[in-house]
Amino acid sequence: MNPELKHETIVKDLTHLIPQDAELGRITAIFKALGDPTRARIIYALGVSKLSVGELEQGLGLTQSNISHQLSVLRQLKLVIGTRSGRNVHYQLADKHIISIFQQVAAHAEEAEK
Amino acid sequence: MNPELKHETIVKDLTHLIPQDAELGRITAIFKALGDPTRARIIYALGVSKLSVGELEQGLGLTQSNISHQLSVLRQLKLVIGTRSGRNVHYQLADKHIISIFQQVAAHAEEAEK
DNA sequence: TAGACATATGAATGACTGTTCATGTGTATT
DNA sequence: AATACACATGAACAGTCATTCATATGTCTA
Repeated sequence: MNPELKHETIVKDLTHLIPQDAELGRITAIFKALGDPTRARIIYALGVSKLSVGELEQGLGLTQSNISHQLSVLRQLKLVIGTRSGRNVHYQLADKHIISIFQQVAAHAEEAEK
Repeated sequence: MNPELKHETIVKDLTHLIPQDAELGRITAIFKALGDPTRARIIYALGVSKLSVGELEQGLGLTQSNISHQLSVLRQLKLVIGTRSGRNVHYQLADKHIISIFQQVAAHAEEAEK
């Protein structure tokens, strides 16, 4: 089989070889959510411990409204889960996976920094 | 040791338990870059094969200018590497790691979709 | 039930970003 | 050397988004 021809075929069929709009949209939405420093800090914080909104507010030095808004984004993407306990809502990461994603990206960032 | 007290300590020291601005900025910049559908498609395409700008243009159905701009972003973050060969510049992923990051995020997206 | 506390939501706005159009730079061909 | 080809870059515009301010919802206590 001719490798030149094969490569040409790849180029022509590229759109069929990569995720379609729907799936791509879900994936990029997650990346976009993690691409904001405020939301990333919330994720890191929840990676350390389950925390209430008030604790995040105090611990990260952000306004309550801001934190609630960002938590809303993270909730919709099912990156975090909030469970109410009395007046408080305790948030936790939806999945341990999330931390390892950050670790991989952090590793790449370190590598790229050299 | 009192767990209540320990948790309180965590909240107080939260900023020391998570990445500082500089590192956080590098990490979120990568997430942000991958959070755009156009750039994500380019990454996926380069995950299939090393490709020139013209091939990306043809294969993905985007304008040359747009692709060059997005490649510029990905280059600065060292996510892709371009090597000139005559008039063409062939791009490839800087690191196989990148694909596995996408796989993990895709896995989470699938999981969250149920 | 009234008031306080904890969190969520809506609207508004200033800043940022993706895309396009125009042009510039580098390389091969004739 | 002149032209054509491949890619990069700059400016500008439209759309998006993070944050703030104001207000609403839910829950406990007195």
